[in-house]
Amino acid sequence: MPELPEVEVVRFGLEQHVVGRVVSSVEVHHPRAIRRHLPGAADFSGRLAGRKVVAVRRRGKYLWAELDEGLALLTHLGMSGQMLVQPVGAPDEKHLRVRFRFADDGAELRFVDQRTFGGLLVDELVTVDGTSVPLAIAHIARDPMDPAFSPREVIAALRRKHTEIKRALLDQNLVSGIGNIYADEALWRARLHWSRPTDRLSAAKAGEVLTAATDVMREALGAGGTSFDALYVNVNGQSGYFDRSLAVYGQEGLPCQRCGTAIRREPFMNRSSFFCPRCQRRG
DNA sequence: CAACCGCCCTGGGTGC
DNA sequence: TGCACCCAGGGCGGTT
Repeated sequence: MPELPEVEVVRFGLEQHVVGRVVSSVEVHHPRAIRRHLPGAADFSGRLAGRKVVAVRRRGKYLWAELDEGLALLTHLGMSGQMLVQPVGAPDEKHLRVRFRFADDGAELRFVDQRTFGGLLVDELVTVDGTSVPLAIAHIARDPMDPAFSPREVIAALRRKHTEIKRALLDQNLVSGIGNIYADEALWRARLHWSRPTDRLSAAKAGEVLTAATDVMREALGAGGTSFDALYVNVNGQSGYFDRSLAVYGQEGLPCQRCGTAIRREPFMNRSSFFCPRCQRRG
């Protein structure tokens, strides 16, 4: 499951491999992969043919190739999406969804996605708060790695909400890039139970949990970046970081690293929240 | 309008 | 060995 650090690794890889190249043709192998591109597959392919990749950018878990003529190829990897740079003629992957060929006849780009939660669309670029972003994600907030991210503003907005802290951390309109795993890890570091009301958090405590989320992502980025292969732009969450460094996520029944109490799991929004019942008391 | 719920989808894992 | 079932996840549309 690609989180922000893995998406950043993919962004970096794509930057190395596709910037400056011109798309020649695009094959859509599964319509669901472009379901957010409403005009359909023919339009999707037609708009991309002949376009030059100018840059590769990221916000939260969204990734996009900035193209000439004010367009962008926007991607969300979902749970299992991968962007692979493959030699022409390499056997098709079982879950190949979209293939991009380039005018230079060099390595092709493939979107591979087992569970089809991910998807692609061609979109126009708009300027929001001084930054160029695809229209479809104009509402997505800056992530904590963004140089223009403002902790002060996010803390204030978070404390104005009337909801549980974990819901707020997962709200991509407030701060982007934090998923279920990092939310649990950040809450453990800040010693907050997931159901703590946001309107009863001090500014200091809200800042603490935001900083914790940022730290976890930075650490994962440092660990995950090293497994990057020069040829394959790969993302499968196998950075090794998750095996060694998760304090609570998926650790039900194991001792808390701080106090030894068994980590507990509770249902949350049709998924799970992991926490230490001693370090993270309910409000 | 803010908050919240259910659904989308697939395959790996588990228990009978 | 096979089958039914559960679970993972972010975003979005609909409802309260």
